[in-house]
Amino acid sequence: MSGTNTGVPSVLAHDLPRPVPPDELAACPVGDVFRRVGDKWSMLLVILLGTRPHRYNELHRAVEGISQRMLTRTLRGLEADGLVWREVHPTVPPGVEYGLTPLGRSLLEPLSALADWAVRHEAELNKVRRTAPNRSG
Amino acid sequence: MSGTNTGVPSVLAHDLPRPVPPDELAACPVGDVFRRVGDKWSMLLVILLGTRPHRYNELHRAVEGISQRMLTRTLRGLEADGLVWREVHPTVPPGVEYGLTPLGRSLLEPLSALADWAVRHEAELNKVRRTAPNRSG
DNA sequence: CAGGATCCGAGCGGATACTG
DNA sequence: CAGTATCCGCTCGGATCCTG
Repeated sequence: MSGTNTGVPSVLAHDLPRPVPPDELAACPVGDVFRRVGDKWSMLLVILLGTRPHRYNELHRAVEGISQRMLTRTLRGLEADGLVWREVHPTVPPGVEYGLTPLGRSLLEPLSALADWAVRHEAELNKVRRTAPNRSG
Repeated sequence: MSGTNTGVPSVLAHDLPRPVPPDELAACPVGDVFRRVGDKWSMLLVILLGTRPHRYNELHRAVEGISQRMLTRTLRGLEADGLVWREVHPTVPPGVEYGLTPLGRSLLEPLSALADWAVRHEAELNKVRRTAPNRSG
């Protein structure tokens, strides 16, 4: 997709003749978006909600490792970004459903590319991790 | 790319007949990879290094906003993951170059998809942000 | 030039207890 | 069931000073 020009100034000209404008890169919204969906749980929830709408506790069980606090916070954040919708059914006991908005579903595609990369190179990453001396400063 | 099966169990079966195994999702390495390259600067550096190798201060100026500490730490992390190589030229004053490994360059592709999405939907995200009442708990 | 060392505030994120 | 409220440790990440 690096070859398809959409009219928007592409941030990734690595295989294009253009020698890249660094200012354009530094000011690009890539960082912002990553700060929003790049946290510990957001993309996991987006991926999970991408399969079908889920109830609150359904998500809680599915991710299993996330705390109630973080699940709520993350869902609220995704909702505020317009990536996730929230529907309350006024029943007893109450039922709340979460799902992806069209915007969220559009995010699912590039996210899937990254997820696929992660799965494919998982072993490779872990191997290098152990090999390299971890002298973190 | 959601339709292409690579032999690896796909985490994203949202448009596939398979109703998704949630255990597989929770245990998938997507979260791990995001924890590694999903921080504030990693993907920005990967994108920047994807254009051509850079010197240390060159990166420092290009990103401009990153501190020395974080630049070094992030580069070390990417190096430990095998995404970035580091080459020291024993000159005076010393010159250190950073660049993408083949693994890092392979990451550039899915990253570009996400970056493109970010650029395309930047306005949309910001609009929703202001519209929605921010009741974060 | 390319970092290392140290200090520090801010926020993430988990645990627990409580509620409509 | 679907949250809210509070406490708390931990890490992220910036600022500053120092070095080979």
